[in-house]
Amino acid sequence: MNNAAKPRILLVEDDLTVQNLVSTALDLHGYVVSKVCNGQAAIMDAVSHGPSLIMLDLGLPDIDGIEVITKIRSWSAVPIIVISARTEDSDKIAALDAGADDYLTKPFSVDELLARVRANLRRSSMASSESTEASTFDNGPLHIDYAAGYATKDGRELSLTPTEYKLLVLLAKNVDKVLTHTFITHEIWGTSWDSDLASLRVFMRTLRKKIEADPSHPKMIQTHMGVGYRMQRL
Amino acid sequence: MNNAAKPRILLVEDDLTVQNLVSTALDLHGYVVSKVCNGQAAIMDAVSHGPSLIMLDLGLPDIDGIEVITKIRSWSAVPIIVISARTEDSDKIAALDAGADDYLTKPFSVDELLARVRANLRRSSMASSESTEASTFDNGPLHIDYAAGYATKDGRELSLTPTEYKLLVLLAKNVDKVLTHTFITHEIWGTSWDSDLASLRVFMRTLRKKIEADPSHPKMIQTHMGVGYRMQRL
DNA sequence: TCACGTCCTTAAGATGCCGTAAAGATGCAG
DNA sequence: CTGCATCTTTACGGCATCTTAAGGACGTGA
Repeated sequence: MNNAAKPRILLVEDDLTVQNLVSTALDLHGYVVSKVCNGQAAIMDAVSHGPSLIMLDLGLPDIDGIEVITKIRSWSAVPIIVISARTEDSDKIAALDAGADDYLTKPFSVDELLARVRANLRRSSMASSESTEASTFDNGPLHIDYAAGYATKDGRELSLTPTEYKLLVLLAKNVDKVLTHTFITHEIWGTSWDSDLASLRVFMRTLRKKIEADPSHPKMIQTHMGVGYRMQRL
Repeated sequence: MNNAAKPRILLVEDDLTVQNLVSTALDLHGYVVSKVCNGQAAIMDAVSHGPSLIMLDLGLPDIDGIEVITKIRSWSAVPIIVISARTEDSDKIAALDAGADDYLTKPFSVDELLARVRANLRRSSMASSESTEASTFDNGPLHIDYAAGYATKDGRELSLTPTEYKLLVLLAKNVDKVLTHTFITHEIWGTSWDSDLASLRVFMRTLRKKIEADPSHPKMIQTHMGVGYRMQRL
């Protein structure tokens, strides 16, 4: 929508200290910030202003944060970064599965926050401009030709098994986004049960061996402990 | 067709909320929009108005969406973008195999929709302006003369059976693209069922014997396990 | 330090797909 | 009707892929 000059960011946070801290930081870096304190106001603002990105605290006084995500996702693909004071993995995972793009756990550094905002804005602008015709994908030495149905690294064709290719495409189509284990297994196997996680790890291993420069220290596919994986733009 | 000033878009959608949302967005961006709610009306409109692009919801009250695609494709090459609430691969594949050009899953962002519309209109205008396809094809020692209807290897004519020739042409017209088993069998036999895959393998064998330097280690036609085949540019 | 959970890595067994040959079916020309 | 070319079907060995299991590395909290 309004990708013009300054991106508008909707900040949903009931803790006023954090709200001021974050909004100041965003403001200083040239973003326009709307601040709201609860879920209802968040949804209202998202509808009326169509922000370029949403930062959402899960612990809201009125509605459960997950529900806010679900509502917004039903009509919009705007990037949502979740902030959570809770350290339990289950919250993050639920949020990501509901459609969140990224998450931050309190306390977090302002630098990290800004980096994630940049990454998510970049990804969403990519997605809306290339979108379809992006029948190809590039990231560092990696190149995927979706239409042709294969991938290359440094120009040489990779011999990927069907599952490896599916997995790679899934990660590529969600660059810079954390994908949960269950999301990935659902996408690849349809119905997933626990033991697919073991398989997923093995496929991760073989895929990394084929696309990473140093498979023991992966840069392209990063693992998020207890949560899932994420392809990083190089 | 009428590629003049404003492209005409036919919107087939029974959910009035979505219909209004989409048609408003398209209208704002300078497209002329026809709205219909069912498959019968869609086909009628496509016949009488000859739209530049069709947006088709798969879940229609009267006819199955796939059937609408097949009907329209029988006489027109107009770009068709499918909209569906279903996320399963099988639906996408069925729609695309039937002749759809692109696929959107609900919920989708308006920006993405517009991007896809632009991309497909551009592509179709490209296709209609180029129009003149090359009447010959060369790849390494292989040479095909489409107009004359025969192929040569190292200058000597190959004696190919009708089916072998069809198969070769199909692969040649999609060089560097992976063609799925079902796509190939559809193209060659029209309607395909399971056992055609066995035949396909046999034809692959005989074709390779005739065009490959070393049929046991094929270079020109590569197999993608569990997916299909692909002709590689040498 | 120890126990615990998560992830990585490897290897072996099970499964399913592919290539291949050969026999049967079909269609057509003489 | 017979012979030939083409296509289809079947069967099986070999191999790519997937799954499963087990051991080790690493970090975290008691």
